[in-house]
Amino acid sequence: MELLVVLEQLVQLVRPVGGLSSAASSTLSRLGRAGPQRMTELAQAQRISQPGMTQLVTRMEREGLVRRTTSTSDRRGVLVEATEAGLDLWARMRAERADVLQELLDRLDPQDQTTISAALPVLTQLVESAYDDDQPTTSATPR
Amino acid sequence: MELLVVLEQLVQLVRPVGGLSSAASSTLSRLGRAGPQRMTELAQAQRISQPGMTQLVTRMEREGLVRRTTSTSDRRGVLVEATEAGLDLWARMRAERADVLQELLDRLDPQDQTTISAALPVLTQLVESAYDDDQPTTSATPR
DNA sequence: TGCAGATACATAACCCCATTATGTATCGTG
DNA sequence: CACGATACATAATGGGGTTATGTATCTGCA
Repeated sequence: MELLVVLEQLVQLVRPVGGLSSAASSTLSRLGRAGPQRMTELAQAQRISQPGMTQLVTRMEREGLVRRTTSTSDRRGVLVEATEAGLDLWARMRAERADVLQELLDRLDPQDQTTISAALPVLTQLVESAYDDDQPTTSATPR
Repeated sequence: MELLVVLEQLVQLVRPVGGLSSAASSTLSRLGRAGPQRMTELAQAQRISQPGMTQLVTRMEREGLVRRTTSTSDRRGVLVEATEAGLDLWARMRAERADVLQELLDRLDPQDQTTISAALPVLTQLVESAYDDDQPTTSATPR
C-alpha cells in the first residue's frame, strides 16, 4: 500500500472518535494549548483561508465549543476562545484517541512497538520542519 | 503536538500534489492495482457508502479518469475501470508524492531517516490489522 | 485634519465529499 | 410468475473548503 494511503486510513481510524472534523479538532487543540487567538492567526495556523476559518468558527460557536469576543484594542479584530465545553471535549478527545491508538499498538509485538515509539517524535519534527515559517503562537503561554 | 494532528498535517502536506481528493486518489490507486471493479466493491474498500461511491465515480468519470462499463453478465452491475488518463495521473501522483516525501525526509539527519524507514512497514501493518475483515481484492491480479 | 490605502473579518456563490432515505431495474428462487 | 434480495442511481441535507467581494476600522501621510 502507498504510504500516503496508509496514513490517511490511520487518521480515519482514530479521528472520528471525538466526533469533530479534522479542522475543528485541530483548531480546538490550538486554542486549548495557546489560548484565545485571532481569526486570521487561526486560519494561517490551520492552513485554511480566512473565510474558511470564519465558517469553521461559526459552526464551532453554534455547537458551544468556542466563543467570539471583541475585547481587542483593534475593533476590527475578533478573539476566538475555547469555552469550558470546548476544553472538556478536547480533553475527552485526546483521551479517547490515545486509547484507540493504544489498542492498535497493543496488537503489535514489542519490537514493532518500540519502532513506532521511536518514530513518533521524528514524525512530529518532520511536520514542524515543513511548517517552518509558521507556528507563531503569538498569544498566551501554553497554560 | 498531538499525534493525530501530526499525521493529519503530514497527509495534508503530501496529498494535494496530485490535485485529487483522498477518496479519489485512493480509488484510482485501487483500480490501478486490482483492475476493474464493481461499485459496491469499491465503496466497501474505500469505506464510504454506496451512494458516495456513485457520486465519486461520477465526478471521476467527468474528469476522464475512469469509465463505467456494463459488460457483466449481471445487468444490474457496473464495472468501473481506470482510463488511460487515469492510470497516467495515478503514476504521476505516485512519483510526485514520493518526491515530496523524499524532500521532507532529506531534512532529517540519517539516524532519524532510519527510524522513519523502519516504522513505515509497521505502520502499514497497523492499518491493515485494523481493517482485518476487508481488502477482498476479488478481481484481477495486481498486474 | 482628513482622506487613501491596508487590514480584519463577514458574506455570497460555488464545488467537493459524505451521509441517509428512497427509487428503479434486474436477478434468483419457491 | 411473483416476491424478496441485490446493484446502482437519485434526492435532500450538511460539513468543509475555495475565490471574489463587501464593510468596518485602522494608519500613515500630505
